[in-house]
Amino acid sequence: MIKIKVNNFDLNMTINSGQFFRFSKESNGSYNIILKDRVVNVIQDNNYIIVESNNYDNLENIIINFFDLNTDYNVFNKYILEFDINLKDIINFNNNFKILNMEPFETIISYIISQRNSVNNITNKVNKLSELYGSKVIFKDKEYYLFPTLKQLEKVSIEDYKLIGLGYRDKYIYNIVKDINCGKLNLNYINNLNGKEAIDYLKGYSGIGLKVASCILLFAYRKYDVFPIDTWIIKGVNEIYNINKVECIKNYCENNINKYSGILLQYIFNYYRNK
DNA sequence: CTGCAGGCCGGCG
DNA sequence: CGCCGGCCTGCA
Repeated sequence: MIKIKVNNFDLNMTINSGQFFRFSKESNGSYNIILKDRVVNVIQDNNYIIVESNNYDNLENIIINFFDLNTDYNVFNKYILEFDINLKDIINFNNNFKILNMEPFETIISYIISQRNSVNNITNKVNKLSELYGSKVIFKDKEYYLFPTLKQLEKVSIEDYKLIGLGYRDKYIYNIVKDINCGKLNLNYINNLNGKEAIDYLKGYSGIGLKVASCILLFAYRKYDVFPIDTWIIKGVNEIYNINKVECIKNYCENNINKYSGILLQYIFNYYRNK
């Protein structure tokens, strides 16, 4: 096992914030988390997290990157408070929260599945997809399945997806896998785009709308100026600013909170979802 | 049995 | 452009 010192980090809150679907909680309070190429078990002990894995190669860096532990969130918090001091309670509530750094391909497929779906159902479908097409990993005598790679999904047909019960989303996933494979959709290219450009780029693909594109960019590309707007956000922003239309929230964020609007909206999401 | 869940597409005005 | 009906599936 390895031990990593952490500051302003709450494992429990961060992993349960609804960004990520591939984890389970153990009876001792630790989490089994399925990352791109390995399974890890993480438990927090005050200012430390203790990590075990089936693969210790570069593990510390992978964990630091996944939990975004090297990013100074005080910069964001200060910026947001300068914008509006009334957000103090929400900032304090989220003081130990991080935005995860997820795998782009997994995030794209998972969030396409997420549309008009419940969290439980999303988790089940993503797990089933992984069991059918992902690589098996043994960790502490238990079997886990990694999220499938692009190559592993290459030959999967729409009919195959139907067996998982993905509903009308099956054709979206089929086409996106095909587009990435043939180079029409370039996942690395997104790094060169700013938030707005990246949203337009992703929205060009069937099955990715504003909400899904925003989640992909915030959770897998660190584009902090994009902001997923869902029912919790609408409720929260309505209570704070008395704005209740998606388009108005979008304009407000773009014109006011600007470069860290994604962070603030995620804070608002947590605050109202946990209240 | 209905209603709905962390939206998106496509057709229409 | 904005608006709105329809949509797969699982579960309460």
